[in-house]
Amino acid sequence: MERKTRQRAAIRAAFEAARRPLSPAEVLEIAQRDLDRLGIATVYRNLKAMVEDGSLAKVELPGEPDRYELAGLAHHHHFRCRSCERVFDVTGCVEGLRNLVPRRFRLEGHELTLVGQCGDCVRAA
Amino acid sequence: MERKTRQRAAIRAAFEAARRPLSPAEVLEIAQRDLDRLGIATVYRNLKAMVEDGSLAKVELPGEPDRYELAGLAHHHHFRCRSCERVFDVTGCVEGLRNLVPRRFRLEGHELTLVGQCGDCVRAA
DNA sequence: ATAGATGCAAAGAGTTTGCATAGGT
DNA sequence: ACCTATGCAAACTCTTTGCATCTAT
Repeated sequence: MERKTRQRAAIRAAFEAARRPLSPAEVLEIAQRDLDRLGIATVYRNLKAMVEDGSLAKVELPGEPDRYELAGLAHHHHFRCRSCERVFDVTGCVEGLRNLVPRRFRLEGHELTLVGQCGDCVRAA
Repeated sequence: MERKTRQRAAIRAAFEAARRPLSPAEVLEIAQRDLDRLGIATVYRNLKAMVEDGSLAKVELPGEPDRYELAGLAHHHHFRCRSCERVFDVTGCVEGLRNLVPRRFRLEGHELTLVGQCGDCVRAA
């Protein structure tokens, strides 16, 4: 992906406007508001290329389709609200990870998802 | 699923032999060693029924297809090998979870997935 | 004998790929 | 003008569903 295309600009703009992790379908929907001829294959190709060139990060949540967010954030995890299904970034990390790893296994990374209710939904309940 | 069929017995036996979370395709492969006429649709139907009756638990990992394991295990997490794609249970948990939660959010649960290489793949490398 | 479970194939949903062509350089 | 990136449609993968048949009770 060497050229600056309007498709790619619309995809990047979608993330800047949303400020939260987006699925490919959400990216298509948002970017099509500006570029109605945009095809889903182009979205997939650009998401893949943007992850490879480091401008996007893939957000994988248990039991959910992959989402993507703008890269450059510090190490963080995610909190998924069971009520509104929104996903939030949480900063910081936990301790004791290495103690969990079986002998001879090599730990290279980890993913943590917190689940519960976000502030808005706690207040509404 | 009220009847005792040989298909269902073979599926249950696959989990008892594997002792780790299995994907539908893995279940099919293992159970077909005993029952070669077993179809993938039957595997899916039985997995779904066994989750509903409480004999299996669904294991959802970030970016991975759903896997299943025998129910009734104590609180635990999972380790996914990047080389062979197998998933293993790890016992124990981490500390500091509550510190990550934003103010006013309510933490109800969490899912942790470790990623790396399993003992077999470390040795093979 | 009855009705639930199975096997196969087709249908869906989500993602990737082939190919002719628009469009960025 | 060149050649990359796009749009469309077909191909793929994973999962579910329809239906005739098998089989546990």
